[in-house]
Amino acid sequence: MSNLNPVPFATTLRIRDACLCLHLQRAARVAARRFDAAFRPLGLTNGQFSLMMALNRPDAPTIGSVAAILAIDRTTLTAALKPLERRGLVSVEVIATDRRSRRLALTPAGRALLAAAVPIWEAQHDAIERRLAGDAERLREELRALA
Amino acid sequence: MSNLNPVPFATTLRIRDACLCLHLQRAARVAARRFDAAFRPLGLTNGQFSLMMALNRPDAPTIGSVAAILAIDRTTLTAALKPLERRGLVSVEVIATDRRSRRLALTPAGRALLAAAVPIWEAQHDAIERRLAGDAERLREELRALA
DNA sequence: AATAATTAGATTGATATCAACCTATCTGAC
DNA sequence: GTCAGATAGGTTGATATCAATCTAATTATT
Repeated sequence: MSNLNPVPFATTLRIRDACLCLHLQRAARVAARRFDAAFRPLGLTNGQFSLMMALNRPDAPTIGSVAAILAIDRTTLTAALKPLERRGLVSVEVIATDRRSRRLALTPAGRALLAAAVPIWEAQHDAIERRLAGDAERLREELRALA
Repeated sequence: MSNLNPVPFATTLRIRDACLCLHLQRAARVAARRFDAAFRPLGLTNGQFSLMMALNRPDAPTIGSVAAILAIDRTTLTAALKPLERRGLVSVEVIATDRRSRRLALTPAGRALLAAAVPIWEAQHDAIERRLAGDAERLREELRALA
C-alpha cells in the first residue's frame, strides 16, 4: 500500500531542476570547498575567514549580532569560536555593563592571519566571478533577497 | 609586529559585500532552515529530501554517482545514508557484478514518505520563488555555473 | 598468471549546523 | 524591592561536511 502513489520520475526531474534549495546547497558546497582549499595553508576554513572578517570592525560585536550577520544559529557561533579561541586568534570577553553578553574581538595574531588571508580571498573571488555567466552583482542581490 | 598591517575596515566592508562564498553560505543556510522546518513533521531534513529524490529513478544509482549529483563528498553520503537506512527508508546493496559498488534504492516506506514530502516542497518552493527579486531561472543558471 | 594502477567505498577525526532545553542576567510593572 | 517576562548565551545530542587514510575489488600491463 505504501507505494500505490509513488513519485513519478518526471516529478523527480522537475524538482531536481527547479529546487532552489538544492541548487543553493550545491553551489555553497562547491564554493566552500574551493575557499577551504585556498585557505588551507593558513589553517583556515571559509567559514572561519568570514567569521574573523566579521570581527574586524571598530566596535567589538556580540555573539548575537555576528550570528545575525552570518545568518547562523547563535549556538553554531559559540561552537565555531572554540577552535579560533584555542589558537589565540579571537578573544571572547563578558561585557561588564551587561554580563549576559560577550564581546568578540580579533587578537593581534588573528588580525595578522586575516591580513594574510585577504590576498588569497581576492584571487579566489576573481576566479569565481569569472565563472559566472552573467552579472555578479545581480546574483548577490538575489542571494541577499533569499537570506 | 603582527598588527603592523591590519585589514582596514573599508576592506572588511568591501569583502563582506562582495564575497559570493559568504552570500552563498548565508542563503543556503536560510533556505535549509526553511525547508528543514517544513519537512520536520515528516522527520526529514532538506538534505535527506534531496538525497531521497535523487534515488527516485528507474535505475538504482551508486554512491559515487549520487554524490556527484548532490555535489557532496562520497564520505558525506556514506554517513548521510546511515540514518535513512536505520529508518528503513533506503536500501544499500553490494552490486554482484562489481562488488566495490553499492546500489542505492528507496524502500516502499521511503517512496511513501517521499510522496508525502512533495506537496510540502511545492509549497515551500513557491514561497521562496516569490521572494526573489527577479527571474528564478536566471538564478538557477548562475548557481549551476558555480557548482 | 602476476603485478601495478585504478576505482568504489568505509573509517576516523575535526569542524559545522541546528533544535531543544538550560542558566544567568537584565528590565519593567507593581 | 519583588517577581514576571524578556534577552544573551551555553550545553547536549543528532546529523552534515570534508580531508586523510585505509581496504577491497577491478582493470590494465606485462
